[in-house]
Amino acid sequence: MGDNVRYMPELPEVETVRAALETALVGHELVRPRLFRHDVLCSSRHDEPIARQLLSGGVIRSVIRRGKHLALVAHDGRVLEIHLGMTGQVLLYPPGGPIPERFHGHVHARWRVAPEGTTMVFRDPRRFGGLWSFPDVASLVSARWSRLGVDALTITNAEFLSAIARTRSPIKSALLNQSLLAGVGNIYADEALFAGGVHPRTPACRVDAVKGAELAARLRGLLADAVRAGGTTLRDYAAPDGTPGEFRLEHRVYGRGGQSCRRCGVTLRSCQLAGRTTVYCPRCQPAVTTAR
DNA sequence: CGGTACGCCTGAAGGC
DNA sequence: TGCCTTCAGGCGTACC
Repeated sequence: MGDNVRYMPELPEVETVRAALETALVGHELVRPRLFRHDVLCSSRHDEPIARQLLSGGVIRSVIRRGKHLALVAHDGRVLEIHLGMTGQVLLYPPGGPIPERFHGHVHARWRVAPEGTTMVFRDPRRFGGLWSFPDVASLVSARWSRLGVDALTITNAEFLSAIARTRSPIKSALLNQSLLAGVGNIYADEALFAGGVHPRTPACRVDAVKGAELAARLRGLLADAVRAGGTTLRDYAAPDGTPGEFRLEHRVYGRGGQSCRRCGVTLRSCQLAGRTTVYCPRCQPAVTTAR
């Protein structure tokens, strides 16, 4: 079957993971952490025992997110940041439950959740993700999150407009720039630009207030829709016995270069921008003309 | 300084 | 049918 989950954690997936971890972990204790690949723990706290860095004995107070960054906060202040990169997963298995075979490989860290004995696993085949340990939230923010812009899911029109006004780079590059706004990856960048009718190469600062507000609204809408539908990947470990029940939001442009536009029928164009494959509709997203 | 290019890494997919 | 190449991309760093 072709139901192998093409896992691509963008903001909606990370938010879905955050919500699931919040439900499973808040008020519960992480015990018996094990690290199978040491280079996955990226923090430079060589003075701290690895078990402590992995929140051993910590009762989870909250699970927070900014953009695509996730963090577990323990009652004693310790923080474990998780970044999923592009193939990272945090999986939860009920005690005694079988682990689906396709999740066996590339497990880099594992915890037990007390008292019920749920197993939590961090796996990441391509290892673009990682774990970072901090003594408190302030350290996390100063070391890692202070460089992130406003979260894209809740960014206001005004915040969005001021973010894109700060750069003359192509609007697509601006959307992908995590320090301007946090959480947008290649998929939602292309989808939002299509929805907003904005050509990806438009200089960001030249997107006017009306178009910019429209783009911001479309982006928030797409992300929110995906969060609502986000059970997608979670469903896999909620029902490990099979039933992939994969629900994928239909992409308008992403991965559809050379195919016809779902809105106007014209052939979608594909190009490289900011090192990323970029797909857009030349008719629905007209290039800005410098004329006049 | 602000932009773009590249490398890290592995699995899927396509060509011959 | 099988091997080999290419591609995917978040993000740090290197470079212009």
